[in-house]
Amino acid sequence: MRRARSEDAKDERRQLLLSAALDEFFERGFSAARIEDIAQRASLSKGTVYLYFDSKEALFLALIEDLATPNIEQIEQIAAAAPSLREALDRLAVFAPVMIRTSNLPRLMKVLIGDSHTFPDIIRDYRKQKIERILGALTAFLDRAVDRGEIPPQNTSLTARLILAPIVLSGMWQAVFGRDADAEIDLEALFRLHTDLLLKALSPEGTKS
Amino acid sequence: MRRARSEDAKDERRQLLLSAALDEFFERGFSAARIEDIAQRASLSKGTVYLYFDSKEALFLALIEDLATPNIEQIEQIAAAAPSLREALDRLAVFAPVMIRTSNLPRLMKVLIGDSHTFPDIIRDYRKQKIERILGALTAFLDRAVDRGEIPPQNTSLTARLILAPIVLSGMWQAVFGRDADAEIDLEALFRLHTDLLLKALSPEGTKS
Amino acid sequence: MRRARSEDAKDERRQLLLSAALDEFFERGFSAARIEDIAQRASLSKGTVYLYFDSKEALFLALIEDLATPNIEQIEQIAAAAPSLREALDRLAVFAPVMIRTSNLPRLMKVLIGDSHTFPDIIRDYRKQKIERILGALTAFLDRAVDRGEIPPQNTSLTARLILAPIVLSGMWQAVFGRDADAEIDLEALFRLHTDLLLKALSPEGTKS
Amino acid sequence: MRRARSEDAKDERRQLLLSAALDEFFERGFSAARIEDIAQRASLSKGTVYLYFDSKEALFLALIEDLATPNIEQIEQIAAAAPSLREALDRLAVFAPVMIRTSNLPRLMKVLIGDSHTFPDIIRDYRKQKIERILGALTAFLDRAVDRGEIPPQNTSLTARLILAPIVLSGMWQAVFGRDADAEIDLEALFRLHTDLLLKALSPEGTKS
DNA sequence: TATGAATGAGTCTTCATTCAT
DNA sequence: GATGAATGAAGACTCATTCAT
Repeated sequence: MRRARSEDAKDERRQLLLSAALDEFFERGFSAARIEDIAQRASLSKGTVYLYFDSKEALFLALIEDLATPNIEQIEQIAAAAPSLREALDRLAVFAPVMIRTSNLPRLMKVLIGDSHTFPDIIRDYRKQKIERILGALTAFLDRAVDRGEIPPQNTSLTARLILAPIVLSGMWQAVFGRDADAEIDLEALFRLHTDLLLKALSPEGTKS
Repeated sequence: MRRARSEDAKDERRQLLLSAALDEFFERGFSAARIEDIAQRASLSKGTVYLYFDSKEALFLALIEDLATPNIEQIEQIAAAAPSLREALDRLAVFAPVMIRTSNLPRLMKVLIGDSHTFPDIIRDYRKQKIERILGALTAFLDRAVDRGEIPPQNTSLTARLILAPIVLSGMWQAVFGRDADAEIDLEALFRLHTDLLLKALSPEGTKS
Repeated sequence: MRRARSEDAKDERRQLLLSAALDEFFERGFSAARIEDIAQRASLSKGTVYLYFDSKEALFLALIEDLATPNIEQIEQIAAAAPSLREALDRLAVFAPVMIRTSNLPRLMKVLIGDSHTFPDIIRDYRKQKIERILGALTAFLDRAVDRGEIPPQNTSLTARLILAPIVLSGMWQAVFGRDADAEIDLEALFRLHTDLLLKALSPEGTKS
Repeated sequence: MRRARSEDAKDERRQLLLSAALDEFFERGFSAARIEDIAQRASLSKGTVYLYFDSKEALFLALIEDLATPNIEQIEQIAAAAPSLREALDRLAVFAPVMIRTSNLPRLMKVLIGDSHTFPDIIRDYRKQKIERILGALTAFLDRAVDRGEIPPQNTSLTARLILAPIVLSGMWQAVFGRDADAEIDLEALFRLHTDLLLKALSPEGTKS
């Protein structure tokens, strides 16, 4: 492999390794993944991995750090920017299938769950700084919707969980069963239905019945 | 440890090992779990494990087999036996928190997800024979509710997924974050809300709006 | 290799490993010695070493501990028990060649010197608890000889060093050049001469000239 | 580091590397010393080392070669040039502390001992060409003293060893324990005493008693 | 010439599995 | 049947050496 002398080339190689690492950690879990396989997947040799990361664990942690942020911010945006609940849910229904099918988030989730007990601190941090933040953003949005009279008063924090559950679980489903063709779900239809049901359930009239 | 001569004593020891195995596989994953630790947890010696199971993998497979069936049948019962949707959802809302907090199912799920790529066949079988069966039972129940005019026609298969998503995800949450006191969820309230929202969303009147 | 089930058999095997370890550490130094070679020398397998010692370093430290004490006490005895300087030196002249040729002390010394900077604490402890003790015993003996009027007053601490120097250095010589036949020294003659010269140098008459 | 084009600049860099190599080999031994650390100590990069030396082993051998000669010749001079035994021993008593404290010889000795079995040929050569030469020079000097009637007839070859033993051993002591402040020896006093005792022991009158 | 990225052979250590006791 | 000592395959990590820049 040609040598990476410039900082840019090194950054690129670092990303290459992180990508290879996600593949291996996703497929085998932290413990069973082999550094040599990660290296090979990046067309590098074992030793080279250690030029970029101090240890297998450091590589894992860098991977979590690297992947955690971007997707999560997108989700937060939707909650922050949407003018109405209907609008927010519509955007979510459009965005979720894309994220599930094309982003690394489902695979990252699978890795985090599988190795949650090996890295308890990481997992706790991840929950607090990423998951709770998203839940919080959605809860705040629902609170505003209540204030606006768009939806009746309720435990918005739990409602937020119910809104996100099918999205997260579909991500997990994709990560775990994605390889089985017969396990495919029509995600667009699923989230359209989810949105429909939620709008009915949350609309003020719906409450009366 | 005294010898287990009778069949009963042997079965008991087998169960002891399976229980210890779940603990270790749950906490470390298949690859990182050590046979010696499993043995120790069962107050047995390393060698004894091999009197009951051919290999670490055989122990893992036996564990999945052993744990998979009971809980799932309970869920199936609810779907089969409930006279009305309201009744079914109410029962689910009562049953789910108990299952999440006291059964082994959440821990089994965590193990299955974490090692899903190490045992792809097991995972596929599990999905087909357990998960799809539950989804199928709930879908059939919903189909009957449509026929009865209790709910409007819809893609019941997707509705079934939406109904189960918060339950399954709460199980995962418990398995992954259960050790963190500050991650606790009021499951009773969550599922009561879930049931409420679903009834509103699925009621025929709700559909008109 | 047959299994060591009893405590005695395990102790024996431990000693076997320590002996093999001395051979390897002596011939290669701590860093270059290979655990597998030590195991092989003891007719055991690599993994077995780790049943008896936690790590290569633990094996090294156990070796030092194990070998340090016995020889040193013998030397101390001579200094403590001899009735006169002549007697003490005579005994030393007889004992030294035996110790140099048959004990492990020269090889231990070579190992300690070679790895002194890898284990600075061990080496400092060894000096304080073993070497300084011997020097102290000999110094005390010389002090008593001064009191008795057997030798003139002098810096007995330095005299002790001068008495021991040829013995220690001959041990080193044996450890380093022992394999070369043409490097052999007539140790008996050397120490007889050493004794003679010392007696002349230290006798009260000798002082007058 | 700027390029060394001239022969002088290259020699200087070579010396810089040899000096850095002694530091590292002294502190870690051949096997544990790292080329990169040697390079860093010389403010050069790893690759540059290989412009000056073919391999780690070649660097080690060059170091031995480079350091061995100078000190040894000085010692030889003393033996060759002194007019009387008293004079020779006096000069030795003055020279030895300086050599021990300021020259590289003690550190070289430590390195040679520590890695003696890794480079048996080097060590044998060193003994034959350096050590035996010094011993030979001192023996020859003593033989001349016998001829002159300055000292009585004796096994001068062994006497030479006894004369040098405290010097060599003090060198070793310095190399091994030099870092411990509480291990310091008053070398001047030690060698003055050594000289005194030797003169008494070797004087013709002393022999009569 | 000088650099340091890349390589892969080598070594410690772990642990599933076997089997003598 | 139960034990735990023994084994050796496997994997993380290091570092001498090479070589593209």
